[in-house]
Amino acid sequence: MKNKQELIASDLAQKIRSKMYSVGEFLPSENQLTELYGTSRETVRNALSLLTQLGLIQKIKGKGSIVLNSDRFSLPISGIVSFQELNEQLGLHASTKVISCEPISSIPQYFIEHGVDENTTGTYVERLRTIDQVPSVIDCDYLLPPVTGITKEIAEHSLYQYIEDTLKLKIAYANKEITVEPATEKIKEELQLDQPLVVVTRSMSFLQDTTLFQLTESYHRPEKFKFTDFARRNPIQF
Amino acid sequence: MKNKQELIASDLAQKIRSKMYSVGEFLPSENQLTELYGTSRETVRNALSLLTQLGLIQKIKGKGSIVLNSDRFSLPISGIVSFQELNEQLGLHASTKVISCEPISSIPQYFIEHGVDENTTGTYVERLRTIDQVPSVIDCDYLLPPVTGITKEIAEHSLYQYIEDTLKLKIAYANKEITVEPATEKIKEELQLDQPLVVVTRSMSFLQDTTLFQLTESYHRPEKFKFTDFARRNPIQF
DNA sequence: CAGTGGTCTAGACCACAAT
DNA sequence: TTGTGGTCTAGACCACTGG
Repeated sequence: MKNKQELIASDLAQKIRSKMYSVGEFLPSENQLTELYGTSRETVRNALSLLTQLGLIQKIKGKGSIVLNSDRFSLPISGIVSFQELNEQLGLHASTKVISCEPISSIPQYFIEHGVDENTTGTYVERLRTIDQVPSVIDCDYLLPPVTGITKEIAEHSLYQYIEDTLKLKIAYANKEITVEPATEKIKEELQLDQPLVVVTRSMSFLQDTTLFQLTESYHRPEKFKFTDFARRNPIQF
Repeated sequence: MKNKQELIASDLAQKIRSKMYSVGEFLPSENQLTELYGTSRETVRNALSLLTQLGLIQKIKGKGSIVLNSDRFSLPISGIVSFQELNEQLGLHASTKVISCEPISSIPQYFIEHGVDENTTGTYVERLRTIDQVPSVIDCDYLLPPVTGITKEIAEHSLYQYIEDTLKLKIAYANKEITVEPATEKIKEELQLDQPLVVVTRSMSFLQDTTLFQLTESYHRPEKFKFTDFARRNPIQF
């Protein structure tokens, strides 16, 4: 967090969160913000663009930038956000139990079908997330080099913090998929399911240089699963 | 589709789709694109920014803009895209049967809990989507003014095309939620389900002036449900 | 009409990658 | 060192909103 546009965006986001700017109100105009922050209009516009992508504001031509009703502060799970980050943001009564933390022996068929080399090496981390005393999610992560040096302690805390703060790697983007599938016996047991279906999310995450660094397979107890998303209509079609 | 940045973005997107620029290759540099399109660098950068948000490219400092592996062309369902648009893009063997097209009598509790007036008026449209002869999705839409004049014919074809092309309204953004719930008897029957769970997606869609114009509740046959998403890590935290 | 955001330009300097 | 994208500036004109 160092350049001007991110500083401005963070400052505005904080002021929105703290209700200094409330839902339905307009932010100061771009010209006013330009003076407030002592910068150029384009820089202010870049900052507002970040807030727009996050779904915090909507810009209306001829009027201004209006603060949107973000239930998103209370129940977000879209974007690339780690379980630990969500946990902190939402104040969940959640705990993490590390079940495995060992070298990868093999990777799931799904990822092979999506172009990942079946002999990929790295670290396998399996964790059980318990929310309000209910076993709710099993996260199976395959961390690939350059993500190395993972210990059980790191896996208990936050992989993303380790990757970004300690390894100084820049997480950029991910492809995700959500399906509903019959649970295996192992999953049924670990989640103590009383019916046959489980929600499965699979994702492939990449660094800014497009290096694949993480494969994730998560199994969610259906009645505990909720995915929320903010999406914008894209102006370009193909 | 009229301003320069969208023209450039569309042109590049088309060239990526047609493999003129292949996955893993770099686009021409920003300076080259500036000359190619006879415009300024900032305009080119705005165009590339659109492609970046779509997940078509990744920009790497010091190197260039690389074309990403977009399975997204083959199985996209994120963003705000209508069933009809998906159908056309993917060439699905899908059909739509309009079950209802009438004034709204009441709206689901979920939307009331999310701040929608329970006495809202408008048009209720219920449609059954059949894919490969299997009844797969029930879409229940509540269209609010200024979206009026909906007929069964429009509902059979494309609501979004009607809203954007005929009514000239600008669709901006939506909040979506995905959960898994016990199916009601009515849903079980209409989707011919042989087990008790159904995937439910609920969304509230807005115009550029932040007017709420559409509520949607969709029920998906679990084994036919697949949600795919491209997400970027956001630089700002709160 | 004045004020807003949307688009576009022409430049500048920086950090980074490759040679 | 050269070329790349990242950041930032100062200005211009447009389209839209409101009084």
